[in-house]
Amino acid sequence: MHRAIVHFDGDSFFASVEQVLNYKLKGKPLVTGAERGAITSASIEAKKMGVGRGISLRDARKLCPKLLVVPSNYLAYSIFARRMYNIVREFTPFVEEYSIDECFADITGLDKKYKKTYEEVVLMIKEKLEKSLGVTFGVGLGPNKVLAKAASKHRKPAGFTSTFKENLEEFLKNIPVGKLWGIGMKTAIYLNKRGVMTALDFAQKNEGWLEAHELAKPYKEMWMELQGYFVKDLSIQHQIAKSIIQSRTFRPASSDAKVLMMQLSKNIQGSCDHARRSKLRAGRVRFYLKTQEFSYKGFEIEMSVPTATPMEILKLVRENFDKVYRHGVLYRATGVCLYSLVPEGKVAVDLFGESVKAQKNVEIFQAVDQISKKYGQGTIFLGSGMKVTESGEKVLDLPVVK
DNA sequence: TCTGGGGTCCTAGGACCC
DNA sequence: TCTGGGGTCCTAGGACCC
Repeated sequence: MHRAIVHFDGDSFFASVEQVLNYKLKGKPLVTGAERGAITSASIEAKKMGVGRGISLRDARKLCPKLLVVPSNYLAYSIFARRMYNIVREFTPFVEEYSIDECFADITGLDKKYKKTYEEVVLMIKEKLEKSLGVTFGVGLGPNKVLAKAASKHRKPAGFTSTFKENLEEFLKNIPVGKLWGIGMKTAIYLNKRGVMTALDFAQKNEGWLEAHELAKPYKEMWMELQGYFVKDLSIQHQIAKSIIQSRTFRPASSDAKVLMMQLSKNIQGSCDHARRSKLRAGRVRFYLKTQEFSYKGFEIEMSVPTATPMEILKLVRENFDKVYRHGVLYRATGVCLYSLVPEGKVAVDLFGESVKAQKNVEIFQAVDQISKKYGQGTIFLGSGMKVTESGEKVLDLPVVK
């Protein structure tokens, strides 16, 4: 028996949530992203006028002089996302929280339970979502995630496509291979060069062709699913984060080791803040520099005891900085990634007192977190987060508040 | 597209071992 | 040691996603 997998995709999700929360925005061309000066989401009305992600705010205003621009409110969007997952979970426990505006659900067997067709079941869930949230959804139904996801894009906004009912060849023929979930620009170019232009072209290749072209596992899985097999499982259990990253681009680009260390120090603080808020400790830390040419060079450090305290990490990053830094190379960004994350209660005690030392630092940073809570984040900085002026004086490098 | 930020997954190839 | 072959483990980085 085949499976029935659904993909729900909120239409213009961020902008739609803004319109639900503020009736004055309803029906108007609107974009979010004011805080960074770029569009993160455009309302359906704005999209109709050609405004969307990837165009500048200036061009957007030219296209649409009445455009409203609001800052992003991720807390609100994540609350709506949670409501979305929970509504779908009223119908099935098998829900994958794929992203802030999307989820997959396995509804296999619900046709019998409700004595309806799968299409009717999906429309019932869709209606409940739209009524409860005030946001419309593009919805796709199919035998697996790849086809369900392709289907949800098919009739946006507010549309529903069931690949069980479509002429599959016709459906796949109209999807450029690069638009498939999991095929990015590199692979699209690679495939196009070999005459594979559409999803159908790809689906119709045989296994020998895939092997001859050394396509890796994810592409093979996608190829299987285009033919209707169920390969990619839903990940339904709410898993803890595998990594916490903080990276920041700075202008102008710099090759000054001091500037880079200062940026890394901020990345360390930010990622550690995040980890402590999530009650996680990192067993490994990687730091990296990103060059002007968009290549990365990083170094990984294993912690003797999992930690989320910036001082320990900063020390290790400093010690290993020269392993990645090349004199005279221009860098545009730095980043720090914490992984091998473990819940804070589960940090093993070692024999040499490292845990005891680490615990002291934890206490210090708990105090810091308290102060941050009370007086706002960034009240306390590590000394290395300060800027060294030309005269050698240390000053706080505060974020610019507009 | 002159390119932000936070994530996941996969794999080539080096390190290490017998 | 100048010299095989094979297996496993791991990490740095690539590709992709929203």
